[in-house]
Amino acid sequence: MSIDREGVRAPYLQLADILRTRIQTGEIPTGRKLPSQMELEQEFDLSRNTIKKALDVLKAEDLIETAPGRGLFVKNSKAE
Amino acid sequence: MSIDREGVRAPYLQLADILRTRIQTGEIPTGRKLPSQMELEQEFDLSRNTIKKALDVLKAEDLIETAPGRGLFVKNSKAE
DNA sequence: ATCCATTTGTTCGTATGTATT
DNA sequence: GAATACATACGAACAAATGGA
Repeated sequence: MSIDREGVRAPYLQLADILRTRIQTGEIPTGRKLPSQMELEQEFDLSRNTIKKALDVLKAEDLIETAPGRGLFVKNSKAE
Repeated sequence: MSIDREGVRAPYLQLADILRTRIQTGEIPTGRKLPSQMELEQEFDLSRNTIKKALDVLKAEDLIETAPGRGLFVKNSKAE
């Protein structure tokens, strides 16, 4: 899965979609760590700001939480 | 019991939790010595700085006291 | 008293990772 | 993208207290 820079949907929303899918399908289970922001930068070739914007979306959806100095963690892999 | 390095909770807090439980359950009674910092390093595979940080937490909770050159001691095994 | 081993206390440097501006 | 701040962890070094031989 990659980002379509020419698409209508903003890249940060595309990234949020991709990560949301990984979480909701259980590909990354609750409590597990997500790739670091730097790894996401490389994987999707997006700037840090864009990564952060996507993560903010997932945080607002209560799907992930961030732990300063530790990483990104899946909060709810399924709706409950 | 061991430390989950991938967990959301920082290792030093996990260690504090583990030791707090051992104390509060009476597994290590009041006045008894805890394993030395070096032994804790080996048991949990953490650096001494991290061990120390966990001990600082328990000291702040008045659960243990440290004696330079002697070791770590349980102050209150139960709430009183 | 001297020496040595053990243990805690403290500090510095380095690395990683997130948050903020 | 860049710079700065903060949180966490590791490693290393040295000091100081203690206790045994």
